[in-house]
Amino acid sequence: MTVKLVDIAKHVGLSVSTVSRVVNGKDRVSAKTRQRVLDAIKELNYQPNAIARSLRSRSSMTIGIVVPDLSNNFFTLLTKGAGMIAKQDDYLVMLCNSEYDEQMEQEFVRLLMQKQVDGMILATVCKDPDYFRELINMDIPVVFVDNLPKVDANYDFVTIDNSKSSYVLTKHLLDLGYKDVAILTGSLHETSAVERLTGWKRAMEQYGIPVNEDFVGIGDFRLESGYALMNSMLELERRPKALLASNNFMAYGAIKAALQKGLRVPDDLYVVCFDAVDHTGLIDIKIPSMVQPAEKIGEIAATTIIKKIHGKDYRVYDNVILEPVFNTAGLLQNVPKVSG
Amino acid sequence: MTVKLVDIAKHVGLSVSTVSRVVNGKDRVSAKTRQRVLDAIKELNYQPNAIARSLRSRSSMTIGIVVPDLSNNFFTLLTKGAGMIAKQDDYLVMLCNSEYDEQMEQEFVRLLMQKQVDGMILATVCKDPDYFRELINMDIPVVFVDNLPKVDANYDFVTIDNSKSSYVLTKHLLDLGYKDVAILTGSLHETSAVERLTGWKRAMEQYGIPVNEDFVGIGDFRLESGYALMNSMLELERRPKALLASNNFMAYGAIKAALQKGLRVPDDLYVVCFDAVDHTGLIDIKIPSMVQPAEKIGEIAATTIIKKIHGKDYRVYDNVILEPVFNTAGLLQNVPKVSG
DNA sequence: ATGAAAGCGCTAACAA
DNA sequence: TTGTTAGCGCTTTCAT
Repeated sequence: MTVKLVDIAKHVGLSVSTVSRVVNGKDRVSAKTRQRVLDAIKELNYQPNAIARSLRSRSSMTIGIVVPDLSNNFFTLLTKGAGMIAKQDDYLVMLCNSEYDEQMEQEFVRLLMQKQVDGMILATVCKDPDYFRELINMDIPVVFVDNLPKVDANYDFVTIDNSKSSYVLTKHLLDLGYKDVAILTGSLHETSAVERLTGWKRAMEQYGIPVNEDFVGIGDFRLESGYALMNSMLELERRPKALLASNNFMAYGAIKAALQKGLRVPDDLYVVCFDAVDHTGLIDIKIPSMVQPAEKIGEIAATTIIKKIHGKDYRVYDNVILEPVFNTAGLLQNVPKVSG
Repeated sequence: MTVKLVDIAKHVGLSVSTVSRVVNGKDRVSAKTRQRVLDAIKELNYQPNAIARSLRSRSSMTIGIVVPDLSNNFFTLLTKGAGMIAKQDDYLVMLCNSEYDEQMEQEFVRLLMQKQVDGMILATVCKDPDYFRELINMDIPVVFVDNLPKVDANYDFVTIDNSKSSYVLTKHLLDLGYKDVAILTGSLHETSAVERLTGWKRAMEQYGIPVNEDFVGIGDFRLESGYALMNSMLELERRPKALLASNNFMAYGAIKAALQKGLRVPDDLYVVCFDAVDHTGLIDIKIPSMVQPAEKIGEIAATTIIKKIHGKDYRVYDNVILEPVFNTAGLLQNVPKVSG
C-alpha cells in the first residue's frame, strides 16, 4: 500500500489537516511541528496523490496540447516550448496527435476535458463553427495556434500574420522579376492555408499579374501533396518559374518533383516557403523561407494559459501576433556555435 | 456548474449507481432504463469526470513518456507510435522532455508518479543504479527504451541490439578497406553510447586493427558535440578516413566540420551512423545508417504497458529487441509513393 | 434490476 | 496552532 496523508499523520501523532498544511506550505504551522512532519514525509517517502488533490481542488495541473502532425518540426518545437513553460509552474502536458483528422481532434478534446485539463493549446484542423464556439465557451482557457477558428467571436491565439508573411514572400519573388509564380497550399479549411493564399493573391494583384488558376494548388500540407501538385503543374504548357509553398513539406515535395524532371532549383524553379529549417545543416538547396518562432509560440501559448488559470480574466482575449524571420539566405543553418 | 452523475440521476428519477452502471456499460440494466439514462446524458451533455473516476478506480488512464530530446526525430516518432497505441485503448499520454538533464528526468518521473500514471515509457539519461532499482520496483509498469539501466535486475525494455548494429556498421567500413576508422559516441553513462562503442571495438579487434584512442570521441549526442570532436580529429597528424557516428546529429556535426575543412564526404571521410532519416528528401550526401524502427519501438512499448496494466503479470519481463534497417543506399529517402 | 452508502486521498471551512 | 469533518464525483459492494 502506498503511504498517504493519514499514514504520516499517525506516524507523528497529528491530524491529517496539519500534515496537509505542511505539505502545501501555505498555512501556518509551528516550526517544530513542521520539522517533525517533514522528517516523517522523508522517512516514509510520501508522495502526494495528485489525483485526489485535483478532485478536491478542482485543478489538475495539466494542460492539453493537440497538434495535427508530430512529425512536423514546427509542432514539435511548439510542444517543446509549451512544455518548458508548463514545467516551470509544475504543470504537465498531455500531448495529442490528431493526424490532421477532424474527428480525432474532437475526440482528443473531449478526452482532455474529461481529464479536467486546466487549459488547452489547440492547433485545430476543424472547420465547424459550432465546435469552435463550444471550445471558446468552455470554462478553461483555450489558446489557438497555427490555425484560427473562423467564427464571429473573440478568443485567445498566438500566431504570425500569415497573410502578410505570404505577401512578403510573394513580393520577394515578384521583385526578382518572376511573373509565373505558383502557390501550393493546404486545405482551405485551415486558416493558415487560406491566409497564405490570400497574401499571395494580394501581391500578385498589386503587381498587376492576373491570377492563373492553374498555378494555384490546393493540397494538404504533406510532402506527397506538394509532390503531386507540382508534378501536374510541370506538365502545363506554361509552367511556373517560381513557387510559394505554404509549408516546408509541400516545398520539399515540389522540389523533389522538379528535380526528378531534370529541373534545377532555384535556377529553373525558384522556391520559397514557410518553416524550412534544416536541422542537419546538410541541405544545399537554397529555400528562402518565413520561419515561424515555433518554440516561442508554444511558450507564449502556455504562458497565456497559466496566466488565465490564475488571473481568471476570462473574456479578455490575448491575440498575440509574432514576427516570423524571413530567412533569405536559404535554409536556416543549424550551424554550431562551438569555437574550434 | 458542470453536470454530474447525480444531475442525470435526478433528471430521470433514478439513483446515481444506476446511472453509473449505464455510463460504464458493464453492469446489468434494463433496456428501458438504459435508454432513458442515455437520453438524459445526451440532453444534458454529461461528460464523466475522469479525475473522480480515477481516484475511485485507481486508474488514471494515462501513461507517461520521458524523452531527452523532442527535437530528435527518433524520439518524436517514438512518442507518436506510443500515442497511437495509447489512444486505441483510451489512454492519454503525458509527455516530458528531460533535455538530457538527469535531475529533470527524475523530477518528471516523480511528477508522473504523483499524477498516478498507469505506466511509463522511459528513455533515461540517468546512471544511478538506486534510481533504476526504485523505478523497476514501482508498482506500475515501466518500459525502458533507447537507453537501458545497468543494474543486476530484470525489467521491460524495447530496443535494438546496439552493439551488434554498431558492429555491422563498422564491419561495413572495414570491408570497404578502411583502416583509420573513428567513432563518435555519446556520454558513456548511456548504454546506447557504450554499446555502440563496444560493437565498434569488437569489429576493429576482429579485423586486427589496434584501437587508436585518438579516434574515439566521447561527446553528448548533439550536433555541436560531433562538430567539435571531428574538428579535433581532423587536426591529428593521421586523421580518420572513415567514421562511425553513434547518432544522426553527431554525424551531421562531424560532416559539417569535414566540409568546412574542404574535405569531401564520403570521398575523403566516409561516414556511417544511426538514424539518418531525411524527411526532406533533399540531402545529397550519402550516409549509410542503421535506422531504428522508432515508431514501432513506441508502439511496442505502449502495448507492453497496456498489456501489463491489464494482465498484471508483473515480474515477467518483456525484452524486445527489434531489428534496425541498415540503409546502405544513403539517406532513407522519404520518396512519395504518389502516382503521377 | 435498482438503490443506499461507503470511501478513494485530499483540501479547507469551521471549531477548539 | 491544531483538529474535526464535510465533501470533490465517482465506483462498487451489499441490500432490497
